[in-house]
Amino acid sequence: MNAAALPGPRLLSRAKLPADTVALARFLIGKIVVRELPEGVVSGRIVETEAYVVGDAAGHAFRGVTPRNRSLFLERGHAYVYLAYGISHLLNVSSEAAGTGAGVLVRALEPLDGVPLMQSNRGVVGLRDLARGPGRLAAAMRIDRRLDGLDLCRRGDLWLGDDDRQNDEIGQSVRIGITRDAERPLRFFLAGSPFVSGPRALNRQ
DNA sequence: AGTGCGATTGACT
DNA sequence: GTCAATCGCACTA
Repeated sequence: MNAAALPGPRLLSRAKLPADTVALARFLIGKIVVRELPEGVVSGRIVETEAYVVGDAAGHAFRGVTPRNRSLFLERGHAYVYLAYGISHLLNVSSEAAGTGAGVLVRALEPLDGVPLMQSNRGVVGLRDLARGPGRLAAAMRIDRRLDGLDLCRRGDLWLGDDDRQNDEIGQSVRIGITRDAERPLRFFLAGSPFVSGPRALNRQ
């Protein structure tokens, strides 16, 4: 009831993050995204991710470093935020070693703390749709390019947390909304979670 | 300097 | 199910 009285999530240390992009995408399921806003803290449990691996034609790092994608080349655990379709911001977690361009797209959250604040960020929306989809997630948490390059392994405006909750089964499917390398099963999701985006056919086991 | 295009969403038939 | 919105940026020249 009183969220402020409960112990918040622990900061996820960089040492715990798998260096491998696919392993990181799997690992991040069940972890927590914490957003600190002037009005309060907003957080949610990650229920859906996609890996954009080294040499991936669908990945933004495919053609090397550019002003937009440079955060993908930071050491694992940094934010890569970009604007898609001129409409939606998308949050990624950089992966691999510094200098290697790869990352994990965070596609959906199960809202935890600050639900009213998320609703005010998006316009009032039901709990299930608050952060179901990468653009909605960023809007709910008020994430934009100003957070690009941020270290998610330090407490601050945006960081990754863990509360040791045990994961249910993790499902796997092809990635959503891409045209190149579209057959690779690099999307991961918490099986059975109503907060996962994507067509039902992809969310079956 | 000009052009084309999305790792999406919400509105609409 | 289809489709337009909207803009930063990568690409070409």
